[in-house]
Formats: sequence, C-alpha cells, structure tokens
Amino acid sequence: MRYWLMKSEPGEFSIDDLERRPNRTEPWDGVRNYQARNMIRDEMQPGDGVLFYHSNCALPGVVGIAEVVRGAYPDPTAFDPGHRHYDPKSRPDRPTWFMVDVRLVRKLARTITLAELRGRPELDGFPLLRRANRLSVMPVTEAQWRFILSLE
DNA sequence: GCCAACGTTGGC
DNA sequence: GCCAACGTTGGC
Repeated sequence: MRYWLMKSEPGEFSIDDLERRPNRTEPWDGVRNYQARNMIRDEMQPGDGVLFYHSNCALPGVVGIAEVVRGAYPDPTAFDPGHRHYDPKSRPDRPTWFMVDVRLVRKLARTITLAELRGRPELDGFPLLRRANRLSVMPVTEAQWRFILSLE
C-alpha cells in the first residue's frame, strides 16, 4: 500500500464536497498531466492512503484523509466534446486519461498548512514543497505521511 | 528537434 | 491581481 497527496481547489471541489457525496466517494476526473496520469494509471491501488490538499485558496494545506477505493479506469470526461476537460486525442478504444475513485476517511481537526510544512527537515525533498511544484498528484512516503499527520 | 509563444498553476 | 515556473503547442 502506498500514500499520495492529491490537490483540489476548494472553489472547485472541497473536502466538504467530498463529505457530501454518496458514500463520501468521488471519481477523481480531470487530471490532464502525464506525470500525474502515470501515477494514477500505473501505481495507485485500492487501499492507498490519500492526503486531501486544498490548493489555490486563502489557506492552502492538508485538510483530510481519503483512500483510493477503485483503481485506474478511463476518464469519461475526456470523451465528451461538451465537457470542459474534453480531449480529442483520448478515445474509448485508446484512452489517454485515467482516474481513480477516492473516498473520504475523515476530515482533519484543522488545516495543516503549507506554511507550517515548509522548512521541516522531515519533509526534505517532498515534491509539494519544491519551488513552483504543479503536480496535482504526488507520492508521499510512509515517514512523510506519519510526520504530516502528527502535526494535526 | 528546436524553441518561442502561450496557457495554466498556485502561492502570495 | 500579480507573476514565476512550468508544460504544451506549433512553426520552421
């Protein structure tokens, strides 16, 4: 089992939105970055842990714990010409983009902010803290996972 | 294959 | 709203 961090803009889809979904579960569609796609398609497995992160907002940080409940399958929004994430190079017989389903485990008692994660030696090399990191999905080591959650 | 232009991300 | 960084696109 592995650990991941997944970003979402709370104005688009927040931890509270996830909590309100049936089964507190949501298909993680719309990823259109190859590096993130490869992790989703090739590495994410049901049971993997997910840190749910709010980005591009007033208080960026980790706000909840989720888990992967369904492994990679084609992202149907890529096939829909009317959809904002439509991509004509992805076709049902040869999909380019994939997604997993993610279920909320629990919200954190408070936001563990990006600001407080910065500068921690325990998180040296963590992709989130690298300059201008734009990956919306990234791996988290078990030690990083434990450390981040210990701050709660 | 190069690389400039452009669009997007995301912290601040 | 600003802007740095980065990925993608497309002309050549």
